[in-house]
Amino acid sequence: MTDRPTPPNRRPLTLRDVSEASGVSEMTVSRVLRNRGDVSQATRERVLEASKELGYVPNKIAGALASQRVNLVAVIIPSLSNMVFPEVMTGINEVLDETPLQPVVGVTNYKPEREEKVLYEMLSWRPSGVIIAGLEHSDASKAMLKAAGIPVVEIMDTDGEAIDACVGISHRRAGRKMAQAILKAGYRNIGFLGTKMPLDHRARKRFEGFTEALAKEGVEIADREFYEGGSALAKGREMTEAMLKRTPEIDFLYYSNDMIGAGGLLYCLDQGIDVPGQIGLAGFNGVELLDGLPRQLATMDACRAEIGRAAARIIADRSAEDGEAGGGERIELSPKIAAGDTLKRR
Amino acid sequence: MTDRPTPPNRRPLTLRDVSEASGVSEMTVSRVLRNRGDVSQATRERVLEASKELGYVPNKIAGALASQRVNLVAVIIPSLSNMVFPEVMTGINEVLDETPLQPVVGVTNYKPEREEKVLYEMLSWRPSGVIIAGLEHSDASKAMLKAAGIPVVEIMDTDGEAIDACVGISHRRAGRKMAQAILKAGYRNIGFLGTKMPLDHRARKRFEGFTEALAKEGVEIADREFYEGGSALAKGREMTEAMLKRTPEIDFLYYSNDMIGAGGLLYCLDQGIDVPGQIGLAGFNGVELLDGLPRQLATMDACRAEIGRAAARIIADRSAEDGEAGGGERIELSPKIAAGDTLKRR
DNA sequence: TGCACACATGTTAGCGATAAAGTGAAGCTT
DNA sequence: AAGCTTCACTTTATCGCTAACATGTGTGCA
Repeated sequence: MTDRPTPPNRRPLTLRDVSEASGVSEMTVSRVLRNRGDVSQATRERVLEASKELGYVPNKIAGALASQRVNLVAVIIPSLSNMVFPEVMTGINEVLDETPLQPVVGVTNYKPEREEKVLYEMLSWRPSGVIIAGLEHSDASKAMLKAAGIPVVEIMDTDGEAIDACVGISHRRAGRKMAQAILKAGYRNIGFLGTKMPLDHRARKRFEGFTEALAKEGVEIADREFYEGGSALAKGREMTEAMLKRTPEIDFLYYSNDMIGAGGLLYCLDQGIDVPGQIGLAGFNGVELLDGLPRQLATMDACRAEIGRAAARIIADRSAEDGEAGGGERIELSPKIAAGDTLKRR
Repeated sequence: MTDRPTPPNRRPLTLRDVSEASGVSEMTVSRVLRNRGDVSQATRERVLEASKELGYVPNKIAGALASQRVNLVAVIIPSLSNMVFPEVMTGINEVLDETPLQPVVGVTNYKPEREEKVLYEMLSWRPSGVIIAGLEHSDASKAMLKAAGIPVVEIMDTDGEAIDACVGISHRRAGRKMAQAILKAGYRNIGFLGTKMPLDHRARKRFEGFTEALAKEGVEIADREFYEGGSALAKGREMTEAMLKRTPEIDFLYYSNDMIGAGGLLYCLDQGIDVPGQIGLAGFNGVELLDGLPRQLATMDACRAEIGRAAARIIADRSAEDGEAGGGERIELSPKIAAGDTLKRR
């Protein structure tokens, strides 16, 4: 009786402890704990009880090594703070909750070198799949993803070459669509406001699609402004003020995200500007926040939760399928414009 | 030459592959890759090159099992979508980035049974430490945490018994402080608006502290309203409208978070209510969003990033310290009121 | 009675890394 | 020149678990 089995026990518990406590082999304990193979009801109960009594928590590290199976899905996203990725995560969770898989999140802050590091770190845990935002990655990252030999789903964006599967929307098309809607409403002097971040490829693509569609109608961006850091809402205000002062003939403001769009809207309302009569406004994303604004900002839903769900489903299906399969799935969702109250020329 | 070493290789790479490719033992490769022990410059380079060439990614599962060391820190939080936890994460990352430790996030959605499951799952990976939100946990969760034999830091809240270390603010005191400030400003007909969630213990404690401090001055809450789900901004509007209609004599509204507070503020401004003359407003948290509002909402900073930093530092210190040590640290930060523009009786 | 056959359990051999101990050659010391 | 170190590796024995196979044991059927 060197040490009692219950609390003062310091050495971490192993299967052996449970097996000794319940008088069966380690293998049987393992079987019980994983609900696998034939075990009689009697021993099952005995083992379960012993296990609970001791407070045993299986060591997945050993389990994963032995079984060559890791029920983790690496999810690599640029940021948690802008509302869009938490919603993707919700979608992912929704689907994975019904599988043995578990998401593990890594955040890159839009920096390729961090992405590389995070990816390396995650792959070293040999996950069952990777869900990663964007189609743009460093060569090293791409090489790792290809070499990993596991399902890879690139999300959010479909404008480009995917490594394996891909789920998202075409941001270029989204930009075009918005441009068309704005032109159709009769606006002609259009300003663009967005993030400075050269590494936010999706914002860039939206901008490209936007200007392209305008150009097709012979319209050119009247002014543009980019910001970096700080409160997006406040920046939206400031930028809007600056732009309207600099280019008073502006009659429409297209924001690269809803948050700065909301700031702009608040500014316009403060100034007594007639929205959407004098100036129209539109953002991008369809964030929940907009519901509480004094006026509904025009925006475009990016299908975030659905992207998460679809991506998770691909991983789940592929890692369940016994007879291998899948690969190269490509799902392009179509975002819809919500015109709200700020995109209606009288 | 059954299979070429480069891309068409399907079997996952191991140390052995690298060791064969570079002509040294697996052990030496391991040393090189971990920068440990004596290795000559020449072999080091040879190994590194072979490793890169093959695209080898070490298997941490095997490494962790062999070394009994896992450089993961489990971070368990209720939600990602309310702005507060992402900021805590930022603080945690800031500190852990300079250590070999890596955070792994689990989300509980404020449900104790999910907390239990997530915790079990994470502990089964034998992390080096746990950072977990709140002091209220199921008995089973507490038992697991105690039995794990690793540093545990409970964050956000200091009103209660901690299992091990604890970093946060006293929400009860925060509620009291706000009540005192409101009374001092001369308001007497105070309404409270918050979440329905009975499991948000911190909101509850704030409420308790708040009413307690009011009671001490003989003041009672004039009205209260709770919500659930939906856009917080929109809910703030609706609830404010409802309350002001129901209890017109209200002269102050205390919101349990800034988001609904912002909704209330927008509503009041829409209605042409004199803020803070006729009605004063205050929220809680100090979210960045507030900077862009037409008027600065009074609030109280919850020290979120600092909490994250302090918690991470405790874990980092303890898992670095060679001669063991630490345990039971307790850090109570003091939130400060930011009066903004909505808590000034003329 | 004997044999196949499902059930309930036990045994053996790794999984891919690392800790710890071992080895041989060169360099110093006195 | 024997003895002690140091250096630069290699060898061996796990880590805690699971896959795969081996072993009993009672049943049903011919």
